[in-house]
This record gives sequence, structure tokens and C-alpha cells, in this order.
Amino acid sequence: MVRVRFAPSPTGPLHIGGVRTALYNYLFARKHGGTFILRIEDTDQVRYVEGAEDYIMDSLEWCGIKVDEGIREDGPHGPYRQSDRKEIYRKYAEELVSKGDAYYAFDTPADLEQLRTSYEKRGDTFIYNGGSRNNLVNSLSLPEEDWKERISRGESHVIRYRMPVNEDIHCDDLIRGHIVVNSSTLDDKVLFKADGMPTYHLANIVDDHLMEITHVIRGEEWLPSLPLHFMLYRSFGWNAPEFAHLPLLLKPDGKGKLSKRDGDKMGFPVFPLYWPYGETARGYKEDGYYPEAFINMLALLGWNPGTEQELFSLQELVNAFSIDRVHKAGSRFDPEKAKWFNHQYLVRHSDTELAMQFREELRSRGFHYDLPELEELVKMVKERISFVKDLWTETDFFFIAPEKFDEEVIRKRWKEETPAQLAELRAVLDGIKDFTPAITEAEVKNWIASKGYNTGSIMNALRLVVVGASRGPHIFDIICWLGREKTIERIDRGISILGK
RNA sequence: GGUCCAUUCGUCUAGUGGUUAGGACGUCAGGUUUUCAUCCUGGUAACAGGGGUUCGAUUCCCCUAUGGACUACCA
Repeated sequence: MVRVRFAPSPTGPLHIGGVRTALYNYLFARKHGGTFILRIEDTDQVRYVEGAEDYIMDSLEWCGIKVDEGIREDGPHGPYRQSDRKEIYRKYAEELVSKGDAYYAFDTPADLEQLRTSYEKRGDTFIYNGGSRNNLVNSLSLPEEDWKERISRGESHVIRYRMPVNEDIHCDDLIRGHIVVNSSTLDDKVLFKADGMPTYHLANIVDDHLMEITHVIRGEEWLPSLPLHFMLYRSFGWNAPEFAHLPLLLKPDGKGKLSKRDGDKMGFPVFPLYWPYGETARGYKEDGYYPEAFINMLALLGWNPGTEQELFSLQELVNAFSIDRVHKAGSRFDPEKAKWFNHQYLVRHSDTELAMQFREELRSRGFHYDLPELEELVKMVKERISFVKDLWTETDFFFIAPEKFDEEVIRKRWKEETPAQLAELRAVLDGIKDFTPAITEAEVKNWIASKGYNTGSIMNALRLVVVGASRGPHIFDIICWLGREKTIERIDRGISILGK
């Protein structure tokens, strides 16, 4: 039975890299008929941010990633928040001490900091491990009655893992294969902090064991601690789960991990939802992305099915997903492709649905229209937009007669004879009984031909007075949607403003 | 600095010893649309470098380079 977990830390808004990690865990669980668990790792009391926990859960919900066991849904392995599990960790740390695989250390952070800088000055690196622990203040270097006295006195202390000396640690990763690290390059990591909380390393291993996690799928930033985690499982005598370390999401340009700064700089969100606290951040949802498009885009960043299919529903992703098709190298995030995905999903939405959303937007702008009219509009422009909000920018001139007229177009299209021709056209339009695109187009073209006018100059001048610029759908679709009256109004207005 | 991981078009990637190195995004050109866009067609563009192994390496091994992660009583 597959059991996986997504274990974020509530230190701020959930980054899209985190969303992808959650997604891959979810896909893997669903693919194998397993369970997807959300565990909140809030053992750092200092970095805890109010609201982050709800943000994480709301984000997953928006994405359609359903949690099977977690804070909101509860489950048989709770609680699912580490601060609520506080009581269980100390005894595991003590268990390791009694086994001789961990020890008490009394060095203060200030002492260690000083050591680090003095080593650095000499060009050395300070490592708290088998090479140095005997010269430091801990239960391995101190006489037994001394360190026992310190503990009973309540002296501040931590519990550190006793990393073996010069032993090759062999680990396996589902994505990266076999990895060997010599234990002497590793340090005696703190497992239990002086504040009574476990560190990530301890809490993570204990909870994964207690929650019967079978596969740990997490970001590549955890790869360096994989040997430690292997050792912890060994010390506890537990079977280790399978591990898979996902490649990182990189900046679209330049170097390094994708960060909030990149989004701000290049104009795209780095978070799924709007983050309302402190330094606010925009979200994909509020930017107008469909969750399906967002998820689809994210899924293909670092994984692919080996076929040429690019558009996947969540269910299709579940069916196609496999961990061994996850790419090894980090992937640069491409905001342009994200837009393309959204466009693909937008055009697949029905005209009616888009029209309903558009109607809401128009209402907020003070315009009230019926659905069928708006559906006509949607039909005209949906192919050329990526977001629902683009409906307005593409069709604003349908609702507001142009205030300004494009200078470039005026220069090219507004000739001496234009006002007179448009006045004639006005009369022609006025005489058309059935004001539909097909009939209007035919009548107007007949008139142009009979007069020997130049089609291009008439059509473009008409577009100029109706739209104000050289853009928009087919001109006859535009004027027929507007109706005869408004079209004529705009012609009159254009002639009076642009004159001759 | 140390440890570990990675390296195919600008970007996401396919490819597991013999391919004209394929697709998508972007970009460019042509066609369509007497607007703009869409759409269609086509083009551009990649195996980081050097050694091996092999009849033959993008593919296997080593070195170098480059990039990345980690190096906290943070996760």
C-alpha cells in the first residue's frame, strides 16, 4: 500500500516548486491507489508565519490536489501538525542516546559560531563530528557525573546524532540511482533542539515511520541529507522508505532557484494564490490562470510521459505519471509557456461559460448585457486571448466608442476623400434592411464596386472610426454586433473629430 | 573552501551504441484575413570540452569546465 506525504513548512506562501512536489506526490499516490498525506512541519517556532498553513491547504485545494489525511481531513495517523506531536519526539531522541547513536551537547550557539569563524580564518572548515566532538562540550567528552549533573540542573542542551567515522554510506534514489557518501564528511546533526522541539531530521524520520510512509518524494535540496536519514533509519532499526529527489525549478534567466524576485521582475506569479500578508505576492489564480492549466504546466516541468501529448487533465496525469520519467536536471521556468497552456484551456471552455464570466466582469464595469450577445463576442475573440480578463481588453471598443484614434492609422488611412466616402457609406448602411454580417458585407462591397472606390481605404477608414485603431475582429462582425444606430453614430463622430 | 547532484535547439524536452538527433513554446519567413490576431505551411536552432571503450558514440567510463543544491539548535 503506497503512502506518500507532502510536508511543507508554514514559513510563508507556498512556492510553485512546492506545489509541484505536492502534485508529484499526489499523482504517485493516485496512480498506485495509495494515500496522500499533508503534514505540516512547523518545528521552527521562529520562522512560523501566521496564515501560511491555511494558504498551503487552500492552494492544494485550488489546484484540485485532494488530501486524504491531513489537518482538515484528519485520519488514523494524526495529529498531522508537528507542533501538535511535540511530545512524541524526545523519547525517540533519547532512544538513540541509549543506543549510543546520539549524545547530549552543551555547546552554545555562540561558542560554535566562534569556532566556525576561527576555523574559517585559518582556511579550514569546522565540522562537529567524530574529528572534533571529543574537544567539545558533550556527553561523550565530559565525565559522566559532569554531564548528568548539567542535565539535572536543567542546563540548556541539544541531542546530536553520533555520525560514524569513515564509513561509506550507500543510499538509493529512485531518480538519481545509487549514491555513496563517506560519513567523515558529514556532521553530527542536531536532532533535538534546546527549545524542546525536534529538528527537521528527527521529526521527519519519526513521523514518516509512524505514518507508515512508503515513498518520500521531495525536492533536490534534501539530497545532501539523504545519507543522514538513511543512518537514522538504520539506528532506529526501521525499514527506510524509497526516496525520490525532484529536480529544482530554476529562474527563467540567470542563475539559481526560482524566487519571488524573478516573478516581480519579469511579471509572472511565483505562488499559486494571492498572498495577503506582509509583503504581498500575486498568485496564478488571481492572474486568471485556470487551475487545470497551472497544474498541467507544472506537471510537465521536470516530467514527461515520453509521448508527444502535452495537454493532460489531472486524471490523465495520474494515469500517465511515473517516477522514473522524472528528469534529473533542474528546469528553468518559462512564463510564456504557462500562458500558452492557459490559452489551450481557455479555448476549450464553452462560449456560454466564458460569456457568463465576461458578463460578471462587465457588470463590475457598469455594463449590462445578455448572454447571447456576449457569446457572439466571445466567439469573435476567444482564439486570440489567453485569459478571461483579456476578453475586456480585446473588446473594450464594443462598449465604449473610441476616445482616441491611432495616429499611425490616421496618417495611413485618413485621406482627403475619406470623409465624403464615409458619409456615403453611412447612407448605404442606413438603407440596409437586414443588418447582418453577410448581407451588410455584400451590400457594402457592391456599393464600393459600383463607385469604383478602393476597398482597402474604405474598410480601414471604417475600422478607424468604429474601433479607433487597427485591431479587432472582422469589421462587419463588429458593426453588426454594434447595430446600425451605433455604427452610424461612430461614423458621424469620427468624421466630425478627424474632419478632413 | 568541502560534499553531493546535474549538463541535447534561447526554453521545456524525446532519445538508452548505428536516427536526416524528433516534438512543444518562443522566434523568423511565406500564405490566408484588404486591420490586428488566429490559422496553415515552412525555416532557424542543440548533443559543454577533452580523453578513452567500441567497427561505430548524444547514448558507456574517466578528466576538465560550467551550473545547481547543501554546508544553522531553518526547513
